[in-house]
Amino acid sequence: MPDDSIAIVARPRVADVARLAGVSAATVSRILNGSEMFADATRIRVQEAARQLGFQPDPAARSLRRGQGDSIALLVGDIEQGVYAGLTRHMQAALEDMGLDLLVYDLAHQEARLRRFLERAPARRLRGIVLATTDTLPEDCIGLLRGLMAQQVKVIALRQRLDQHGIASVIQDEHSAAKLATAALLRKGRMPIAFLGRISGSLMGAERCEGYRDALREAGHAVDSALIWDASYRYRAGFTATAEALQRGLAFSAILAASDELALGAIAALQDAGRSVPGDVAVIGFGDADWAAYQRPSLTSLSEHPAELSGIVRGILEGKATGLLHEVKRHLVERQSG
Amino acid sequence: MPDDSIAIVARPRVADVARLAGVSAATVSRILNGSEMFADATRIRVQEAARQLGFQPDPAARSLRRGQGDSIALLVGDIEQGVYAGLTRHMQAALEDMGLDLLVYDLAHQEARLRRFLERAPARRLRGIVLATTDTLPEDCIGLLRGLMAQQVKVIALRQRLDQHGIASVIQDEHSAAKLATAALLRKGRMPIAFLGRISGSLMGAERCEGYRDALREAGHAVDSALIWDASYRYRAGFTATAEALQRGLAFSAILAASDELALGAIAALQDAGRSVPGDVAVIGFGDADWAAYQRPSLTSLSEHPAELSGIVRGILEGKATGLLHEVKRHLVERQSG
DNA sequence: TTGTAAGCGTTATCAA
DNA sequence: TTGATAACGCTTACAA
Repeated sequence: MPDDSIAIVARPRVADVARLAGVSAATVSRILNGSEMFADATRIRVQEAARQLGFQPDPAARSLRRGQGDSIALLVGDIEQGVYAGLTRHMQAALEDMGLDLLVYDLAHQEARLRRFLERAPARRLRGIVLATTDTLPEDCIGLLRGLMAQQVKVIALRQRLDQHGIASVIQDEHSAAKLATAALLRKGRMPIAFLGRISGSLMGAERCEGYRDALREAGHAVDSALIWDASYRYRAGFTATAEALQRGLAFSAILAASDELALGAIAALQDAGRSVPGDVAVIGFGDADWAAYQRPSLTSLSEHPAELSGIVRGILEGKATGLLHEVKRHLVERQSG
Repeated sequence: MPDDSIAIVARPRVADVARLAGVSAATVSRILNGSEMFADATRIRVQEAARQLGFQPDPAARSLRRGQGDSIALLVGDIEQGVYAGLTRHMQAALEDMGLDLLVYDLAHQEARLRRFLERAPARRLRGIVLATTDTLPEDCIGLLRGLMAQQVKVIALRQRLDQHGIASVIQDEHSAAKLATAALLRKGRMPIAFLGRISGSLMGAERCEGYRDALREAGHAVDSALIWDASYRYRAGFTATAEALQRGLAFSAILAASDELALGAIAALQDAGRSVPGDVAVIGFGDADWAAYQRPSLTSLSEHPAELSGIVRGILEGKATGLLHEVKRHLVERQSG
């Protein structure tokens, strides 16, 4: 029979370690924080005592005294979108390496949630804030971010350019990626090509749309505004926009969708209407979701680089990466759909 | 030209509020923490002063003094699985209502990551830990969890039964859900039916498999172990297991998959082999992923209840829900695939 | 190279 | 009903 009683064991403090090692608390603190100027004998005695007691410094006490904590807040546009979930995973791994905690905050694409977070943020002694959303920010939120920077909080924008506001930004090259995909479709003789994605309310979306337009123009084609469908992120939006276009009798032989979710919705609408993919209509998405390869037809998509983005964020937090703007290149992952 | 200078404004402390209201710091603290026994005039003066200064208590100082913080850690099996992302979103909403912070920790299905977290957890002054994974836990981790409970940390298991260890558990009825789905397939004349899912290493998987077996037995069918495919969670596993089964020439007219991801992989393998879904083979998944309705064929799946689960967790944290085991019912969401 | 003591901001105890 | 004071655990000036 297992022993079900649990002793409440008081956690060791610096004082306990100090007593065991026969030194003062100050010495323990200094040695455990990596101070070099100590006799080897002392250092070893302290480290051994800490190990033996299983001492772990109390983060609350430490951050109260130091005036700064050990956590980074990651604000994501929508944790249920694969892109943000992947980013969360990679950011967590990168920060863990640095000994930092990750506080994930799901914005659910709501301005009110961002504002709420930013209002409560100053009290939290955050080391940094990584804002990962493509939604355009209201002025007051940018002001709050700058206010936090003034309190020594490192602010980094991910997937959105805020460098014009003095905020370090890490982005992927949406414009050239969209151009790349559009050109690939044109090379395969696809025309007309529709653009499906969020344009208003997302700087990134607008950039993608611009890449699409530029590719068409450079190939000598006119841009037909009836083939530019402004839709939000999720499956339903892709489905609805495509279904409506079909109902209106619009002609197109390819769709460039601004996310894999939108692309999936679009493909469903096409198939429901009896159009084959990629036979009648080719479809390309953005984000290279992990399910893209297991769709039938499998989904051609523009690559996403969460590991690289996280690495750059890490560099900025460590003070190694300089400069306000960092860009990662996307490439085309070709599969069946386009 | 906008003013780019940022003033470093010191955040107000209780002392500042006290000075402005003409009372002591202790009074401010008590009133702001909801103490009733004060003259209305004082209360109003203090609240007004706090509002005016935009006072927000420092969580580090507070948790140092109180011995307990305001955050809950949510440990998820894999943040990139839709089920856990959805759970994260709902948990965050529920905890926010309670004024608690959410610390998300992605286990990536690795025991080492869980152990690492649990070892560092005691120092963090967590209010609670919600462990959301179906992976079976090693003994030492359960010991660590019980040790945390002894330190007044509320521990709640989600999607896994740990009530036999005295840990409050919130689960969905996997056994009857699997039985329900299997019975539905049988009613439609589907036989033989294969089971695809993680069995070893997941108590939940084993329960689902048992539900499948029971449904077959109750209908008077023998259980063919060659049709039980032990595979992990992701798309690839579903694809591979199904492709191998087809290659071996196994006969089956339906697959009950333990997750929507596995189901998608299975459908891809079936279609690649020229089998139609649901014509030749019906497929049912678990989790009712948001993309399930936008697949073609759209995916029949067993419902998932993140909002209800989060609500129960909230109840437990608030001390309203009693009992060690809480169960939410799943139902069958019927679509094209099965 | 090491120790003493002060202080981070809050809340709880005790006294009035 | 309110105030003074100590204490939470740690780090860092200042002293030695």
